[in-house]
Amino acid sequence: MRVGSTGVAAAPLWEKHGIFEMLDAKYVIANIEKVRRNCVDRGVPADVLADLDAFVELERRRKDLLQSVEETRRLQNETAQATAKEKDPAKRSEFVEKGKRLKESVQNDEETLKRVELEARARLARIPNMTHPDAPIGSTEEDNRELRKVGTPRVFDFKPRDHVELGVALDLIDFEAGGKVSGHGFYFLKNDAVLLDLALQRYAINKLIAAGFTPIITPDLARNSILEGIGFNPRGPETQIYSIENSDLSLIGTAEITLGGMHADQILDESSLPIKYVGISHCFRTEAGAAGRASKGLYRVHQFTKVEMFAFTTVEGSAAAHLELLSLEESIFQGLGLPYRVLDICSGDLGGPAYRKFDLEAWMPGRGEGGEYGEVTSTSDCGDYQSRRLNIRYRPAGQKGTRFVHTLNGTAIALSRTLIAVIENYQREDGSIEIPEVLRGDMGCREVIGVRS
RNA sequence: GGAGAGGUGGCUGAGUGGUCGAAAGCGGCGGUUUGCUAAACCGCUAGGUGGGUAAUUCUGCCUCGGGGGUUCGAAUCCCCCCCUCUCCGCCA
Repeated sequence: MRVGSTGVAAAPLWEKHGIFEMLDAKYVIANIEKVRRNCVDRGVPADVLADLDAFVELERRRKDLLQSVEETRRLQNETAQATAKEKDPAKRSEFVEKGKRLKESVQNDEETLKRVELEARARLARIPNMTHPDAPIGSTEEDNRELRKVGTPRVFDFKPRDHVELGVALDLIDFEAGGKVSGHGFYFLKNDAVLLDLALQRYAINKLIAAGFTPIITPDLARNSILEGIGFNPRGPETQIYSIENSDLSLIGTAEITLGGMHADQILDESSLPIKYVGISHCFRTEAGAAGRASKGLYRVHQFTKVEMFAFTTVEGSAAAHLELLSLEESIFQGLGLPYRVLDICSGDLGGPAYRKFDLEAWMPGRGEGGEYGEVTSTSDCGDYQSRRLNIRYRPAGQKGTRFVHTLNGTAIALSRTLIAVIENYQREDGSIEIPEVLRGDMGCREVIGVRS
């Protein structure tokens, strides 16, 4: 099916890949070549690719070992039970001796099994999700497919300023103080920027509550095990995550982490699905390796506030939910009157957990020479990749057993970047900023953020 | 931060070394009875993972907050961690 401007044909995972097997060890082994090709498409590090064959071999060994260990355990159980029933002391001590011998005989195998298991799992955990068949294959930004443009970038009859210039002039943003107090990449919002920030949050939240989402304010810190389950690497040289010294906590990079973690280790009722949350949190990113790249202003910062959507769905429900998240994002930016384009993100840019990802890029007049689109939202269908790691299942009605839920996330409003778009698109020649109509109610019914004297 | 008490199946809750993956109750599902509903009665009712079978089914292993240990044998004893509750202190 083709992607068109009227919508996206998102074939459900279970039709393409066979139901729960995706990135289950069994799936990987049965489809090793497919997985290998996908890893190449996704541009995984060379060692992950090289480890695929090692993984298959480890799994084979694990199975052999497991079988023999289980057989010995069976004998041990049998012996222990026989001991319990035996009243004659002499016979009883015979059983005890037998039990001792069995116990010693498996020790080696059990240790080896544990080691093999850990090695296999470590390799499996680094394999990225499979990729939606309609997602473009490629590795650079140019390989992302533009699905549509909505709204027309405004033509200015004066030279538009960027948000840094505007924000400083109106005393809305203080980068200097941010640098002094917290370092480069931090900032203070002041005056009407604070109200604008809050108004944008209210705007997004209201809209999503109306769409059936449950509002949540999440913790800004999470356990590393939750980070890992969602697919983030809390430690390591290229990590984007700040970790808290002497603890297993990290500052979250997005509420996706905490919202997704909320139902870890649970079996949900099918009737409760889809669960749709809209969460507010602060987001912290080290931006390691991003030095010098679009580092000016609010675009790439170490801390920002984000209103985030998160959904838990049935296997069959995720494709439609993904489109719903995308359409809500679009509706939010249409409501703000901001021109944007929609991108179908290419395989190499999907990261680990996403099966498919759409980005919204809003028009930012102050960006580059004469304006550019800049990423403001992103929505991912992660299939069962996260739920498998976090152990989130549901019980399908009328069937026995459980299945992994599907998880999806999407930005409603990332405050820093949306502020850029609002400030730059709504600027007037005198340096004042018109307030988007939908925000005026929360801004004292004013129409303009004025020039300060 | 200090002191204490706990974490058992969908829920309540028994179980302090062996026929316990686990009493009982509630809830849920199925059935009998009934003009209908209710009541009563009977039965079923944790998850994961592996093996045999065409299949109803049969069967192994793991799991009583998590991890480690003692033991022939652990829900039960020991150690570490997490979480919850009560009291004290501190605090927005």
